[in-house]
Amino acid sequence: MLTERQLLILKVTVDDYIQSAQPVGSNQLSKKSEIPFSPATIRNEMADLEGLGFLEKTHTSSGRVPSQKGYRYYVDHLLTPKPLPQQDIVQLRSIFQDKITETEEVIKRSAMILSELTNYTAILLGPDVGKHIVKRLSIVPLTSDTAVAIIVTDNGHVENRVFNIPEGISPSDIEKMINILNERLIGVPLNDLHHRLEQETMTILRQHVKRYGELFTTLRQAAVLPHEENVYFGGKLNILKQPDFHDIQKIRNLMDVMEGAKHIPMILPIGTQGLHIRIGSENALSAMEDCSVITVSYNIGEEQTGSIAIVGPKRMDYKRIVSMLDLLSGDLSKELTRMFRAK
Amino acid sequence: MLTERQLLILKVTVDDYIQSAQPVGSNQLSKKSEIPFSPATIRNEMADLEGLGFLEKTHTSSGRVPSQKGYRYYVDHLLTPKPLPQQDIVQLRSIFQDKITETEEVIKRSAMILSELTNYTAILLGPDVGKHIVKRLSIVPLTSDTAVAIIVTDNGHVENRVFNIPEGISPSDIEKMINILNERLIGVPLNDLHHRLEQETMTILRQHVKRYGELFTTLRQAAVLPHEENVYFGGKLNILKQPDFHDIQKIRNLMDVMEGAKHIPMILPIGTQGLHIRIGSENALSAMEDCSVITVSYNIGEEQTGSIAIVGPKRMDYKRIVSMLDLLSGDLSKELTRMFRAK
DNA sequence: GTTAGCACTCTAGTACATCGAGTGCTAATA
DNA sequence: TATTAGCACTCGATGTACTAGAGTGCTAAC
Repeated sequence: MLTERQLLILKVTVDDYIQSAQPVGSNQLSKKSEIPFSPATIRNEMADLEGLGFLEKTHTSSGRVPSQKGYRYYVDHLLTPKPLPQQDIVQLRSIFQDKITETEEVIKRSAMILSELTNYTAILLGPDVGKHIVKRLSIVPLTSDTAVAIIVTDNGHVENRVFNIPEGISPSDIEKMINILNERLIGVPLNDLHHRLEQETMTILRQHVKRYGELFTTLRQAAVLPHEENVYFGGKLNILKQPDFHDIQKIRNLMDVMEGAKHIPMILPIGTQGLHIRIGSENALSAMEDCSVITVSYNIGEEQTGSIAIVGPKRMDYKRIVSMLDLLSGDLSKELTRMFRAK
Repeated sequence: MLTERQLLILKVTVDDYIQSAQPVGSNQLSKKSEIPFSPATIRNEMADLEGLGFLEKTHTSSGRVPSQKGYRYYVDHLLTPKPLPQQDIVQLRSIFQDKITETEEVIKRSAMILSELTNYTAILLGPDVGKHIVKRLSIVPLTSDTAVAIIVTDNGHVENRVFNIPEGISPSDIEKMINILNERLIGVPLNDLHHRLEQETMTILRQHVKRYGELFTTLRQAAVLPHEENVYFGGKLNILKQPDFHDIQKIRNLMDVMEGAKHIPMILPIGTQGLHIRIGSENALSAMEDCSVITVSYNIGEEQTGSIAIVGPKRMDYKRIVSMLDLLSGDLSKELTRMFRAK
């Protein structure tokens, strides 16, 4: 078990390193007002902390740097969330200042402002599109053989897809079909759309529409929604601002990960509640072993949830980010639920 | 005027430097089969070329590197477009392999494949959205006081905006309004929409719809289209792959430029026809002084035009890129015109 | 238990020698 | 006269040596 003094020294060391990005030496520490001990004492304690795996040296005679375990301990036991400066609160609240009416807009904006405020990268995951329910289906013919299918959902999101009209289908067939679909499918969540489309409308369509088969197939394709669409980034380039990343190769790996949508689920696990911090190699992706990721979830109404993630160097300002995410996730939940309730 | 031999040496020097990214020396050149002269002769010629401003040295006893003027001359007079390898052609044509029905999809895909093929950054500017004509307007109520306005255009593009319904407007008012708008505004290009909205529908609306004023204002706001939306990037991160960019600060400036939509018009001047190459400081933006940009326009039908740009280091493989852009702009024009004609 | 003192270690910076690729110039050659 | 071989020279890159400084571990004194 660590002594009080060791805790103090660990905390101050991590704080200092987070702030300066330089290895922390005993002399330096002894100058701080919180630390009333002599450099020698500090050296002894630091040596112990190193032995226990909380600190490391970059070379034999250098100052100390927190190890992954050190950060972990700091985050778990030493993090005293400090109140955000008024300035930050104002900025964060400015996300909601204009009356924005679209969920998507609010989320985009959050990503932007969060990244500007933190100088790290913000990733926001919108609520599961599949839970939104259909408000209206329509098909607008464009040419003799193409049309665009449009699905409007309850949150104002509009999905659209152009498709080819199979030969021999008349405009009146399409008319009939869209009427039937609207009758049957309004109120259905997007997730169930596919299923319900087959179950409920197939037989009815067969009775009313000639050559329903082909038309149905095309439409079914159009109804397959892209499921990655609700990821929003802010400050992808902020990594370049961090002095911790000087190696172009590492930057490239990291950027590759962020660029490729397929990695998102590994950065930002879906469905976890509350605030989580993953440090260095605790992250699933090896490209992120020099990063820390703080995630927090937010809610819309009672069911739908989204997540916010901040990606920065391990030497991240945990205190500040945690406070910010706490505030924002609360605000976001409140605001979006309000927008959602109105329906 | 340059002698034949000087032309040859300039060309081979630029070619070699483009390929190797290393300053080119006289010995190295003399080993090439195209160059039957001794190193000493080459040195003399290179000294002349340097005097004329086509080549430069990085330091007194280094090999030579093309100057901006050198690249310019090379591009203007020495560029022998070599036929693309079959491989590249196949890849480029694969853009059109699946029957894609949306202009936007094709353009996005072009950006992606072009960047993969070149290892540079591709920027594609879609045809002016303003020229598309309205196919259908609709308003879908979401809640008691919000609705989403939808505009479908002839190319299958769907614009949508959520707006607040002013108090005291009844659903039947909206119904009436949307009918009037559809009657009057179908076939109008988006560019004229704003204008026509005021000119033609205002008086009629006034007669039929109570409190048309507020509703009209809201709708007008919704009809203002975002005009930057049709810029697509491919391979933004490819800059990181170029050995020419080792300075993180420069990379940051460059990325900032690309991130900020406001700079796009300066990278990619709208409305110019044909192929253009801008080298180094010929670019408008100082962040791009180490880059070359090759742009080419393409057409849809007779009027609408878009542009393609490739951004790479000055030491760009001009030959190859020019051939690729030539091919692609042709294909894109043909294919999109075909899609457009069908209407 | 704490700390002053000291020998020790390692990095970063500077100075200096060496190597090699490249140059410019001159004189010899075709 | 145009070309080229030869040579002295330049300069970056590399490697070695030395120094200053910040930091450490350990011991002995407080």
